[in-house]
Amino acid sequence: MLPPSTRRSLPMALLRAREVIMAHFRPMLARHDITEQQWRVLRVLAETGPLEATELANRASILPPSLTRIIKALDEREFITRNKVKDDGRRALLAISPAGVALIEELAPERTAIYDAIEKRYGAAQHERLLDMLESLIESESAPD
Amino acid sequence: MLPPSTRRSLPMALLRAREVIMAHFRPMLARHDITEQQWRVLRVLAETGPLEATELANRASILPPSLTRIIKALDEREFITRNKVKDDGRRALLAISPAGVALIEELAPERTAIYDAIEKRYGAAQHERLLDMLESLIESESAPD
DNA sequence: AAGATGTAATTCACATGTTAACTAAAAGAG
DNA sequence: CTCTTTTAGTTAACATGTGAATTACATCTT
Repeated sequence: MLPPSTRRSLPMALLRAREVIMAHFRPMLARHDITEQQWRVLRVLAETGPLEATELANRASILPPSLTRIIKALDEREFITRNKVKDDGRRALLAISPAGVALIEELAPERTAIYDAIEKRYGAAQHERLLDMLESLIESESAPD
Repeated sequence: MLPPSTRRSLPMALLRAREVIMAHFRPMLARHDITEQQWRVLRVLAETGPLEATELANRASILPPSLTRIIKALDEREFITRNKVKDDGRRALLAISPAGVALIEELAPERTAIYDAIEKRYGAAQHERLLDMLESLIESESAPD
């Protein structure tokens, strides 16, 4: 097997694909002075409810050092709250605040419209298939060995 | 259309997929004290021949400010050379050096083995289909309206 | 209870991502 | 030929990615 050229390698294709998709969302995020990762953290908390940092990091695919900084920023802007867990001084429960929920809800319509436009251009069926294939790839590669 | 949950959104799936793939390559890159992006730049130069910075940035999917820093690092380690373009004082031709070629060639076998293992787990046909679908997505979304 | 081990989170150091501003050089308009 | 505009590349400022070291706390062991 020849090594793939940079024109057809999986990591490059995944990177570029993510770039063209995120390009549609960046103007919206910039208007609200929030980063892509901060937005991801808020959405996970809004969907899932209060979480501890480790679980939040996993669900948002953010590394612990980054999450520490993001949590600090979101806390200072009062988009989230932190409550220490009783019986374990290390952990804290992170929850989205009403202001955070308001932000998510304010962005929701535009977010939906952007996804709809993508589905329209790419095809809803294709979109579903691509998600399935990506999940399958993640599954096949994240299992040990 | 409901907005996708974080568990099934295209940007998250692309991010996670890229993570699980790159996890296989990071130990190799770390052993040779080279970053993922530096490696990408070297591969593009090795495959394509000398390029100017803008073209190189496009092909490697790296933004100009990052490329400036990466080029500086690769130049200091003498993995690449820079030659000013005659008749245009702004541009410079960037080329991989013999040491750079040697590095790429040293990594090639392991790189191939890693890709083979991925194809074996995920399926070669699936792999090809996924690449096709990603290219199609990139095409459909990068065209201006 | 004291020490060893393990775990959650943070901090550190450095590289890259991202946007905006800036510099230098080239190309175009008058 | 001078002024304006465009283009290539860099610099600046701040946020995140990444791996290693560190801190604070829990748990285990004896």
